Amino acid sequence: MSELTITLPDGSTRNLPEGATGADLAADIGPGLAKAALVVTVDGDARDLDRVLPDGSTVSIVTADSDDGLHTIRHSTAHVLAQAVLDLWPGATYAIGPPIQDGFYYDFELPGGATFSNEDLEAIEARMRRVIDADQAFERHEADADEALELFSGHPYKREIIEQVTSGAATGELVGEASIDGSITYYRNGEGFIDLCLGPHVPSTGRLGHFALQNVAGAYWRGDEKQPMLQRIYGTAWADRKALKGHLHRLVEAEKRDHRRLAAELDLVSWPESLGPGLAIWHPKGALVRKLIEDYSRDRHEAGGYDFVYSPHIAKAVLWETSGHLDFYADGMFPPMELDGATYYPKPMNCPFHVAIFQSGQRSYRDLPSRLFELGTVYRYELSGVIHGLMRSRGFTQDDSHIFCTPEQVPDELASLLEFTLSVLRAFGFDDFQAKLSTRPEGKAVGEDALWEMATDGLRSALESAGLDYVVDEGGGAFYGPKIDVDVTDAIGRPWQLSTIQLDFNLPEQFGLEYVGADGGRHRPVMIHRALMGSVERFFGVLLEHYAGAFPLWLAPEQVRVLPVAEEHQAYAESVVERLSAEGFRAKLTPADEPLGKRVRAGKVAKVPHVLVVGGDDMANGTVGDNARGAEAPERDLPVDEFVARLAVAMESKS
RNA sequence: GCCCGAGUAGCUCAGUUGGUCAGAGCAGGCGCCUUGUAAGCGUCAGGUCGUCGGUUCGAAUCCGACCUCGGGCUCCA
Repeated sequence: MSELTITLPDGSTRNLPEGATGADLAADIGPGLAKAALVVTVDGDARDLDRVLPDGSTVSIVTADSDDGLHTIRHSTAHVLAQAVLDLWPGATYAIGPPIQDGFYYDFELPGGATFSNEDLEAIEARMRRVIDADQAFERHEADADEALELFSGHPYKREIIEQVTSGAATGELVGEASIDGSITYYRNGEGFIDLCLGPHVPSTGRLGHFALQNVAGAYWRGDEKQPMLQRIYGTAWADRKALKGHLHRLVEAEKRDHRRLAAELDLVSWPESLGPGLAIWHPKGALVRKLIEDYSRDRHEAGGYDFVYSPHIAKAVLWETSGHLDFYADGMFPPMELDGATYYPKPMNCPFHVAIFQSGQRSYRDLPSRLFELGTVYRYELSGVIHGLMRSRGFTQDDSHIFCTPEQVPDELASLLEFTLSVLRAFGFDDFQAKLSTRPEGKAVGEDALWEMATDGLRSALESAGLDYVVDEGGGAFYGPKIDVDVTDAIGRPWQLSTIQLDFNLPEQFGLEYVGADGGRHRPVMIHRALMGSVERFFGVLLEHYAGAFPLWLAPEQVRVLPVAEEHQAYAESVVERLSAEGFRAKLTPADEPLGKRVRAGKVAKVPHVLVVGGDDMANGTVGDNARGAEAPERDLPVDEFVARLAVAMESKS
């Protein structure tokens, strides 16, 4: 009997009888692995465990410990979801159901345009559990296009996928739905459930079970708003009960950090209905934190060679015609208003104003680079369904700058700009960055090829010299120039896109910008749009969630709260507050007309960094008792001088 | 904008099948208590039950429209 030679990921080899499968290989390695195996990768391609291994291949056993394994569990769970829905709703049809971050979804269309309710989710979940308990095997089958169209005759979305795939026209998420090597693959399990699918799947439904259905949503077929709206069910699935519980717990924790909740609890910001959707008002404490953020931003920009400018909130249509906004951005703008026979628009961006400032006089190469900076409030007509607290609103303030420079200055300018960006973000407690470089799009783009190349190289070398991880989005740039976007990762691992650095070869053309070069001739400057926080409001929201409302000392609206133990300690407490205020700290006193425990609790709930308790001992010795936020127990008998010195250190380090 | 869901006091929520269902806790005001570390006691005040319309003898409760919010989709040159 001939043998197969299989190479394992560690480089060792194993011999197995011809016809051996991935499951056989796992069993040959050990019973534990055989039990844990979900799929295998053969020369890097994921396959079902029961498929025969080719001789000479490199095979790796995939278990739930790996991303591939979890991906498979989620994908297979999505199949079971579809099976349950098709069982429960005769006449329902299904579209696609891929694994996603932490889970999966599946899109359906119910007969008569019916929709799912939350109660339905419970019934579906129960049905899914029955399928899982039945431990049905996932069987892989192949068919040619005609057979496949016949098999899925009652399912138009599946047929559309088959037609797309067999014609080679499949794109994006459809590619993963079926084989494109000339045949269609599908999976069968249970009595008659089949689903078009490239696979692989776990061996049987019994390997699943640690899942939860989460919510129902509408989703356009193929993500196109002109296509029918399907009913999407989202779920999460994990390798074991503990991982599922952990995930559900993280969701609860993330909800506790929700900036809208914290904004209300900490009395920072609110959104009264009377203002309109996407429009916030800033209460004193929120405004104080915002001011500290803005002050820091201004200080850094001042030190960084920026010139401060201001511009109005509205301007005549002609400005937006010249800039091109009315051509390509009109849908995102607030509607115009007529005044004295002219048409005015609220500004969706600051750039045309900064261009106008550049144009206000003749510029020489000696004036460049010119870095104009403004905390500019813009108004955008965001669709009602996308508005989300401070994260996506209709009025927000960009920490916006437009840098006008010569083409030759671009590389150096970009390098220092990226350093500057990261340095500012680090000051706010972010140290995990991920960047994206977007290059020239296919088709129409403005600007010379050489300019694109130089600018893109400049962005790339800036990323590399900053030592930043980045991905390249080929062709992802705007028509007017390449860009870098910088994401930060927050305290619970979520990415937020904050900074953007964009080259613009278009606006200088549109406005006919010029500077006089050393040669006495007129030249066109290059423009760089950049924002570090992006939107101050959104940045505040991200910080609020990042810190879970517990702002570091330098940003805390109330830094110290002083509590006299009893009324007789009031005067001493006042003297401590006065001392702290004189040192430049934000300190307040809560008098002894409530029990101490209640006042301590109130201070902790308000997330004040230091709650000081002062009583008779302290009065005699010039000390305080410090309840530092996050500390297990109070620190008694701390001399005021020592406390002040510690605060100063923490302020300096922004910790 | 589209799909689904939700709106009861400043906040968190309870209100059975339409009929003492306008309630609780916290927060707030006042009084008592004078407190050494995460909720002292009492008392008062508050709401057009998102808005408008409809069904009904009677609507927080049922129906419709709208508004706002939430989860998604689309969008974010």
